[in-house]
Amino acid sequence: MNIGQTAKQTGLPAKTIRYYEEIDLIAPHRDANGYRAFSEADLHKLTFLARARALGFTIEDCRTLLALWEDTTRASADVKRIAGEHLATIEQKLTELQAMHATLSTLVASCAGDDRPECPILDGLEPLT
Amino acid sequence: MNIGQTAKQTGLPAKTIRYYEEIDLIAPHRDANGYRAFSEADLHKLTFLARARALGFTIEDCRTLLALWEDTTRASADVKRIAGEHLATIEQKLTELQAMHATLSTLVASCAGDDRPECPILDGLEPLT
DNA sequence: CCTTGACCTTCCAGTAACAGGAACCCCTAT
DNA sequence: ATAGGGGTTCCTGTTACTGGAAGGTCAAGG
Repeated sequence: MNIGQTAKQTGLPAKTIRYYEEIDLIAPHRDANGYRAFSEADLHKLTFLARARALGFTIEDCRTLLALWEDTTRASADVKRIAGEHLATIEQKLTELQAMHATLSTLVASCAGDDRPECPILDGLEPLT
Repeated sequence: MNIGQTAKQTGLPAKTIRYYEEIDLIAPHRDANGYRAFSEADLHKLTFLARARALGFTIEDCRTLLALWEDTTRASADVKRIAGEHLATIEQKLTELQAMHATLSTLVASCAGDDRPECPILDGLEPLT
């Protein structure tokens, strides 16, 4: 299967698939004309990668997860550790974003948003002398 | 004031301050020896920038906000629009992160995390045939 | 006077994960 | 023969810095 069709099936842009090959996440065969030829296994991997990336795992996490996925003798603890660390990262980002949201939404709500210059948003960014 | 002291006062790394000068967010004077000399106004701006960045505004947003901040004839609507758009971005990221968190925490909770290979996390990333 | 150490300077490279675009090849249909 | 819609590689740019090398400056101590 060519890259265009593979992109459709996996939902990944062709550019991304080429990039994944470049960084050795996948290694599709080549046809005589130089076109990439994706196997079922390649599709499988790409779909796996697409899901892991959608869950926010880094590429390096994905590399490790992919290796564990293919190693049927893995210990689930290894997978759980990676996922757990990522979960902690997500939780931290959530906390930060929620704090930003609280502050910013208060500021935005308090701003008239008209043609006058008075602006509580800028005031909120102003150094408290 | 030299850059080291300025860094302490603003909480920004010296590297970051140099970078802000490079992209023309600030323009401190130079002493005869070539050292940057930060004025009170520079400190003010840097603190403003630090707060805006902490709220997640992009550098380009900061550039605009800084210009509005210094323009006493601004319309608060201009500020509110930028902040509102950023708020929407934050809300979208929050939604995405919450979805990731829900999925991933379920998967992590269901994984034994021992030395056996069975792993619901990997299963969850597996393409549904 | 010399050295040591803490500053400061510029410049170059690298980060994460691609996206955009140029220049060019391949295949099929008209 | 040509037009189009694939495909290929290679190079650059993105965001907001961070790390490090090579070297200038300054105050204090021996």
